[in-house]
Amino acid sequence: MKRFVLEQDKGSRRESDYRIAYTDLLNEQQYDAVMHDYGPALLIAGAGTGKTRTLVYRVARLVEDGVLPSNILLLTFTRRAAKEMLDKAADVLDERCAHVRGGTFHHYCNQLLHTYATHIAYPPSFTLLDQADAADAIHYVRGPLAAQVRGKRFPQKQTLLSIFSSSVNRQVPIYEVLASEYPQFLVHHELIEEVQSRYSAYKSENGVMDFDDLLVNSKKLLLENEQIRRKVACANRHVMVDEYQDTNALQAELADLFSSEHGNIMAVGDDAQSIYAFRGADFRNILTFPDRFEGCRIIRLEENYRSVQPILDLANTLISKASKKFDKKLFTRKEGGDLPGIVKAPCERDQSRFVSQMILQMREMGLSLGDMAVLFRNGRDSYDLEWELNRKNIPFQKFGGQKFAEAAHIRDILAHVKIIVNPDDSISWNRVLLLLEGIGPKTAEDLISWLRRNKTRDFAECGMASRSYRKHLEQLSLALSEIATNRNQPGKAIEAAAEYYKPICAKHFDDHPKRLKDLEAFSGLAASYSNLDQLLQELTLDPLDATAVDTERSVKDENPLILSTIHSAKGLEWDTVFLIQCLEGILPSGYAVDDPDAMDEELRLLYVACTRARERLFVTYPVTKESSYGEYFSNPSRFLQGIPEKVLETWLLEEKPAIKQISDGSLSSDIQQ
DNA sequence: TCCCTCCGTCGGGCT
DNA sequence: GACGGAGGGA
Repeated sequence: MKRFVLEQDKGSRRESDYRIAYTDLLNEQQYDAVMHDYGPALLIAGAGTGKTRTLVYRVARLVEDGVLPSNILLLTFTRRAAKEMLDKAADVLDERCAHVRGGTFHHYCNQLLHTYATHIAYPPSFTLLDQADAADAIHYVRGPLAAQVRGKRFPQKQTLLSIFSSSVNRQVPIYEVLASEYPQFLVHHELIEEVQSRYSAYKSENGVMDFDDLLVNSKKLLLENEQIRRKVACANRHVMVDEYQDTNALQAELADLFSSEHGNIMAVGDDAQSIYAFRGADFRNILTFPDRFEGCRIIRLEENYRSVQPILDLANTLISKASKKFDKKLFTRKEGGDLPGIVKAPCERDQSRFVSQMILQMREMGLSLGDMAVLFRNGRDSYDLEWELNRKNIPFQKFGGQKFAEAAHIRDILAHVKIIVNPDDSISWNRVLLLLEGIGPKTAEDLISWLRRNKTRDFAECGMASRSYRKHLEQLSLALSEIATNRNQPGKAIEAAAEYYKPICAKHFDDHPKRLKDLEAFSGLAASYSNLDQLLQELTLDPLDATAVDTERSVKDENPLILSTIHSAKGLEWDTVFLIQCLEGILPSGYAVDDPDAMDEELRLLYVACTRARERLFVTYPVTKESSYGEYFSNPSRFLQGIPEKVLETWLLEEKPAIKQISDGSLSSDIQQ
């Protein structure tokens, strides 16, 4: 075979030929990155240095230069991030940019595998397991093995999943994961490996994949099928990987494969903002990127355009405490700005009162709720505040924490849908059958193996005619066929499932009125998808945040306040940021204290949180905490100690007297929330 | 075999 | 607060 390499007709292009005036809009380094053409490049972009802007203009520039949008691949950390960037690119240039392919590694791999599923011995209709589904499947195969263990603890389903995931994403054997992260389970390493191989067997027998399989199988597909690799890689003339510091070894290999024909890969990220080690990411990946590619160009963005200097001073102070040093100092030409405040509240209630009252005050001053955010380490750290915001009628949307599809009633409905899309999915069958009165684990198992043997989803002839649950099975069959006939009208399908599920829901949950409302919202939402398969895939890869599906959104025309975990706030920014629950044991997490690397990551989390703020930053913590044992004293995060007052200003909360004595002796109460 | 209750243990961030 | 294992009655 002969190959002819086509030259690019660039070079002759002059600045004035472009529709966009890149030189006026970008600083020197940003411009360099935007104009970078061929070969590998690494863009190190500190917090707020215009990384998104650079990517947006690079997409526009490539399109202006005649690269087909479908030949550009933009891998980002969330689907939302990709969509925002491509929309902006469409704004600055034209609609063509909206056709650039963008999404997460998992999305792209999912599409790839659905196209080429048969090459890895999967049906093209394979379904995805989200974290909870995967845990359920592990639970199922774990049972008989865990029973062999007497006395000593055997890891639980969720822990097993983390162990497997860690092994896959870091590309190290189970034994090593156990030795470094779960030494207490080292004694069981053979059994644990056995669980893993049974779990893998379960997945291929049932035609399902978990998140990690999407990556693993894509790698396998591309490595074992040279023709497919070439076809895929040829289509990726330019690959850009955002948040590269949070990719793991497997994702890095995939990125290399995706760009393996043209070799035009641009990695973008910031080692100081790496916060996904728990998912196998290693910030050293980004630092060694140039070593993997000869002639790699390195471009650094250092000037911050986001935050006022006092906020950057705090961020710089914090990151300098890391045990592994980052050669990084953020600076800005933005003038002025208030000192970030540290607010010590007597208890969590008072912390919530402070945050909500401050928010109301700022709203009265004309600031928009949508320009403020409250950040926290764990999804549950905002419960108390959410309660207070509801009480004060402050609309908010929460990112992170419980997802819509994780709620038990939604998972029940989804299980019915899953067995329509993939009749081999035993876990979903199990879930569906256990809902029926009179059916327990044993009966469900018998029924499922009967279904498998007879390759059907109809129970009419299963020989249960005399059993008490016969009636229930008949109703289930009816409901399933109703869902199946509406496979291409997900709205109707979900409605049918919900209709069938209503009495079950009422029996299982005390709070069924609220849950029934969720089901209504769900069918409305499902109507926007073209079929059930698509609905399931999108819902798994892009889980909806629980508050996004709130049926009773009160104020329509006002952007809500944002509550978010720090992890979910990655890449976003607001005028005002509150960072709550900055407590020892929470940030840093109690699990991290014995591990210097993990502690550094906690510190980077704090760094990420602080650098989200443009104008105002409040760090708050309560001095007492409630738990099941009662009230106890809590300590502020060790990261906040010893920071000079000129960098982080202390705020004191004072109670306004609730009742004032008026001269005539009558009482007037000053309403305090 | 199902289903309820009790009790000890563990607990997180995301696709 | 949720899960998993154990024990009891139906």
